[in-house]
Amino acid sequence: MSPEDQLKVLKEGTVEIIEEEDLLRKLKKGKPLKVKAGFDPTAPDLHLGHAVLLQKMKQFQDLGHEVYFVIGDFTAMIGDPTGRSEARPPLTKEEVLRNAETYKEQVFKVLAPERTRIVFNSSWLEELGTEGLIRLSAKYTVARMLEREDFSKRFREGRPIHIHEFLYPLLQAYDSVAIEADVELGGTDQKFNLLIGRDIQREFGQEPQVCITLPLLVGLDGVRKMSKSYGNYIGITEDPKTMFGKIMSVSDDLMWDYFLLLTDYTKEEIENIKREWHPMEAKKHLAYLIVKRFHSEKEAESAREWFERTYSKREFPEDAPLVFLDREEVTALDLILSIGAVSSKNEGRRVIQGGGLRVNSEKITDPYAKINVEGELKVQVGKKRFYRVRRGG
RNA sequence: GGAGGGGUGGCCGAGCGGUCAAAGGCAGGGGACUGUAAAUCCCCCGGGCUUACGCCCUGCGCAGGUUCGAAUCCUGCCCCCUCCA
Repeated sequence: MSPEDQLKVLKEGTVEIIEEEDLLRKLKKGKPLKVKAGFDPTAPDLHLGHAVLLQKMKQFQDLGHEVYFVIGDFTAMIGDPTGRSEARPPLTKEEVLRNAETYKEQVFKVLAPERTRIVFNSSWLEELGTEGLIRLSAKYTVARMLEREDFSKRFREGRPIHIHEFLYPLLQAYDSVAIEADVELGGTDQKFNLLIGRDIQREFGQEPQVCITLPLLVGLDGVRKMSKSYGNYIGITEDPKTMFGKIMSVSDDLMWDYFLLLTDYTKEEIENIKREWHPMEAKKHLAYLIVKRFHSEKEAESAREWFERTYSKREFPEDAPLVFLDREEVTALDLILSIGAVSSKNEGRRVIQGGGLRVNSEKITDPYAKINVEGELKVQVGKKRFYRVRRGG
């Protein structure tokens, strides 16, 4: 593909490319570019927010470029202050390594293994040492650091900025030096860090990388960016049903962002769907596409069927967990307590009295109603929890 | 080194001697409605026990004290933050 065409493809879905001419020039060299993206192993799961980045990385790969998946095991001990008003507590080395390990398994759901390098930034940052760190720090100024919105804001407001927070962008920039990155990808919140990479590379006599920012995916709460630490995420290794269900809980307004960032549809196509489809059908389609991508077409189909059966038709799922009880008669309260649907009698009472219990599709609101354990009881607690209960040890 | 501000439930945040298990918001759970686990509305929401009335435990940084009674006052300690140097 011609450099111009490549650029066109790569530009799709980005927020900003700094500088576009640089990228074109690099592409014209005809050599595979080194494309870098950093990931903090602060929690063990990659999620759909990461997928936005991974997708773009995949695009580069498909065009013959080489992708560096940088696991920030060293920098994670600092914690990027981006978007947080407070400095994060540093992770221990063990935690970081454990989390990093699980990344490896997940990355290849999207990326092509033969064109992917998974690297740990500790491998060069540890060697840097105190002296190297000081030399690196000497290449940047406080004034320039304060250009960063988050820092300047805190500075203005007299809130603390820890010295090590300044180190984070520098070290991330040094990652680019270490791998001689041609391109670095990141969310829009990473723009500042990415740009420092350019400056530092120049300082080290390298050609500055091109910085490409991508939109941030808003999480399930509909407000904040999808993030492990906010707990508003959909993990890319979550099972098909959960994934499908979680996507269905994305609000109608927000789902269009998901379409744009996580499917191959163009803006125009999405506009059409918006106009012509029923929102629920559109959302099911979205869920289907995403599950298909991270699992398989088959699993996506069965997740969809499962969803329709249980939530649209309100059928009892045949594969609900089977629980055995060794009594022939129990109270409703004991029933849900002993199958582990609730963790205390108080909670059980609340659920039952609130109308959240159905046994063989019959609503039971009296916690002390007697229930015969005969045959297979279909027990539903709330909307999402299902159990099949039989007698036995 | 000096001066000041603060530590409250999963989170944010009010309360500043009793009516405080502690306003309000978020998150969470349940229900109704529906087009979905969207939106909207209603209920619950420290924990345990109680088929009800209700009871017990833990609790407002930690440890003591004053008081019939303390998240609220006093003392000491720990931690965090700001300003001046």
